[in-house]
Amino acid sequence: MQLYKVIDMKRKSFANSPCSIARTLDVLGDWWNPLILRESMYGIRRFDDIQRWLGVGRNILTRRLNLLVEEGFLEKRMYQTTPERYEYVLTEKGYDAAKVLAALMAFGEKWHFEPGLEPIRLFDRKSGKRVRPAVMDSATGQPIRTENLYPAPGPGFPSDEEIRKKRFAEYRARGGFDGERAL
Amino acid sequence: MQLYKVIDMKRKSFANSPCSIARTLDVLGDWWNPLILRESMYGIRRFDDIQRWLGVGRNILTRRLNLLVEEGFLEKRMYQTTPERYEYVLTEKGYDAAKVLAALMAFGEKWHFEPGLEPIRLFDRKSGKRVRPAVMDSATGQPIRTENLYPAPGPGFPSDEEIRKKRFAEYRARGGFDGERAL
DNA sequence: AATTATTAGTTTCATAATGGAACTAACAAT
DNA sequence: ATTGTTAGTTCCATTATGAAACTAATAATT
Repeated sequence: MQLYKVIDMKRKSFANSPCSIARTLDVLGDWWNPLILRESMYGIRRFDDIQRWLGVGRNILTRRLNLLVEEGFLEKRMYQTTPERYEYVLTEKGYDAAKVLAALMAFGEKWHFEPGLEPIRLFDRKSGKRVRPAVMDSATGQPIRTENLYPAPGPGFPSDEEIRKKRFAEYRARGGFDGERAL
Repeated sequence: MQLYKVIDMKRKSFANSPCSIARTLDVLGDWWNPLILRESMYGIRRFDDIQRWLGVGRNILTRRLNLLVEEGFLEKRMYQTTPERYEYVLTEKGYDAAKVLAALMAFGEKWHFEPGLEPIRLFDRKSGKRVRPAVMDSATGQPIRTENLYPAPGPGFPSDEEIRKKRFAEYRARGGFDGERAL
């Protein structure tokens, strides 16, 4: 499968590290793309608006918008003719990616702002109630504690990656937090 | 508050767009840092290991590790003397950031792999049960639907940003998904 | 004693990406 | 006829990246 565009030919392909995180970062692993999606999430749709709010260079913005459209995060939609004008709106995939942004926002509030002094709050359009995004285990409904997790190869893990599998097993045995825990 | 390092002087400061997402992206808004944290989450701790698994250049890795330590995501810990050798382990903040990676992983599985063919699965160290990360509303326990959210200025929103506030209000009135919805 | 291996980097240099500013195109409004 | 709006493109100086070689400190091997 072709994962990386010609434009990004220089970057590593991570073919030997098959990972949902890496594949997503292929698009979102930069400074601007997540911020452009943030603007989209906030209802900003037009080139000049995005450019002004973010302060991104217009040439850079052009490239990024094209990539985000290509990758299915945004849809380029004509909103007027004569002259033709386009705006960029989130697709279903884009709204899904915005959930990750919501998780990022929760992280940022906790670690980069004083408690209770967050700059932006999210509300539900129907109920009007405040929404507090958190990464949780959808199986149990409990908040996730990453220090208690270990990874294991899934069905899509490449069969030739035995070394990596061994690593996972080692890690599982060693314990997550500081390696002093026996198991 | 000084948000941006000298090394990143060239990048925009986003002082006029105060945002938990942007502040976090100041560190994580690149290709390598999230992947380094991913390795840390998988129990990889040493320079050469991280370098080999990721294929990142050693010079780049040095800079990134220093930044991640500076920003409190990783702790540089001596694991032997003569010669002195260090490893990099996640801090509490780093484990918290790993939750965002878990959300990213869930996104990537959904959009970049065939259903049921995810390369990596996460399990709970105690129960041994599979963990399925999702971004949920910790208030209601329901999965988040970003198309139903609108942003509003919080207590930390700068008072001189009236234009942006107006934008939020407009967006709230306009409706989220496609702008055709009245309210 | 001399050579090779391990670990954690640093240095150098060609190539690619970024930011800033100016410029273009197609129309609308005054 | 001039100015304004929107969505870009072009040019160029500065910065970051990737690849490979090199360094340093020590351990292990021949």
